Amino acid sequence: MENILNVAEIGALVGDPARACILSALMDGRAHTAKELAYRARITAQTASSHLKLLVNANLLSVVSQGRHRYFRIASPLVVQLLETLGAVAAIQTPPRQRRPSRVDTAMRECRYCYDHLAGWVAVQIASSFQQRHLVEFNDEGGLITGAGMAFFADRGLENALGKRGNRILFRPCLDWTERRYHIAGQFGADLAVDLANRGWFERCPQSRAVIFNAAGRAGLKDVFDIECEDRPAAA
Amino acid sequence: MENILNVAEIGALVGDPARACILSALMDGRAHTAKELAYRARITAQTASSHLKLLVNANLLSVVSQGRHRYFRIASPLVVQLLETLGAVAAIQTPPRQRRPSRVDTAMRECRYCYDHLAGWVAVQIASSFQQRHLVEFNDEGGLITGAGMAFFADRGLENALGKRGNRILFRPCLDWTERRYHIAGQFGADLAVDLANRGWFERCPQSRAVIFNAAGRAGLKDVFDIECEDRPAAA
DNA sequence: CAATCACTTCGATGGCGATCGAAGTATCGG
DNA sequence: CCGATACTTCGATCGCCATCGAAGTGATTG
Repeated sequence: MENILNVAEIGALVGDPARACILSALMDGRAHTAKELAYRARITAQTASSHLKLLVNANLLSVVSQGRHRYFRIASPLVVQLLETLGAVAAIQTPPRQRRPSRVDTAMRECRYCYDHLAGWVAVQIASSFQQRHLVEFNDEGGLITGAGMAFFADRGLENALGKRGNRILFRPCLDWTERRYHIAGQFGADLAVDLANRGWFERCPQSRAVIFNAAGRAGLKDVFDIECEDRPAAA
Repeated sequence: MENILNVAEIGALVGDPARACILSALMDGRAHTAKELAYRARITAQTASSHLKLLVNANLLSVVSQGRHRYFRIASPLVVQLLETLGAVAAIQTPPRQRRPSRVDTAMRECRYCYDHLAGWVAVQIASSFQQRHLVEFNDEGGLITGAGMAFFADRGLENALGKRGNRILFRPCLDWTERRYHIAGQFGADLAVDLANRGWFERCPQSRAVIFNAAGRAGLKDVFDIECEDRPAAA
């Protein structure tokens, strides 16, 4: 049972707070420099360098050198899935928090990038709206786009996302650790996020995974996708 | 960003070799006593006790006391998914092994329990056979049973597994770390394993997750499900 | 070429946690 | 009751690793 040791090794890698912080920062889907990641994890550049070396050696991160910068990014979708699952387990394990959320926390809960797709309250609203209208079906095991959904999304300029696959379009539901409900992940989730971004409906916070929908975005969700999400309940 | 620390905590818990060994042993889906888990992890009862305390406190394991025994089991399907994903990441990260597999390794690769469903070569054969015959569809994002599959499985006494759900039957594909291909996990995978077990088609190894299909099982896979898996290629 | 910047390597330190022996607490069998 | 068993708690030890200062490499700028 050689494999157990490898499992433990991966666990230990994500088990250090500094490394977890680095990985979390990279979950915004962008590539970051070593210095920036050191700042995010509140450690010195030397320490970050050793951590990043370990993560790259374990194939959790990939790196490209550009001049005197080295840009790190998450190496594979499997790593994204691992971090998502870890977050879900950690959220379940944590008793519901009574702490007053900070401003950035509030934005993060509202909407954020989860590597390549959107997460947070808005993403959950989108998913449940699609589900209620039988455009998609999903439970905690998987999800797919229905026939009605295919027509609906094709009408709205997403035929590229739909057409480039041979089989039925399945997607992965991702348990949101802030909402404890599912949103749409996987390839379709990524395509959807790209589409909404191309429409200019939201802005990304520069140093954060948080995303802020602007007025056009709010209106667009209503007009194009018939999703109403103005009545955000106050954070508990 | 409180959540990062919780993620790191979970990672650190599965990051210790002894604890990873305990969790792996519990992935057979059964409940085990503290002493047995200590033996599996090659540590003393005292050390195991402290590890188990941590795992229970973190809600990764649940425990029931029965007389002077305490039976531990995995607390939630989310933990199963976490360990599966960790195994997949660890398998990708590991270069293909040239090590000669031991006897128990060979049995494990052939077929084993992955908590509540079957994994290993046989499980991959079953899944790909179903997929080829368009009884199920799946990719790395999700899976579902087709209309033809519904009829097929209902004909073979699996209507209980099929009937008890309202919506379409989606299942979770699980990347097999020995075969690096997908097999059927989730609720349907569990139902399928129960069905094959009830038919008496395989025996479970007493101290292992390994499963050995007997002659009736081999024949049954052929006769009932039209799955041919005699020609197991020699292990590399 | 000199200065600066991004990053790495080296070396030393310090702390945390995994481990086990010994002792303590429950439970079962007779 | 007594001994045996399953398990826990306590305490001490020991090794590993995260951290950072200092120094080194390589790239960019002026």
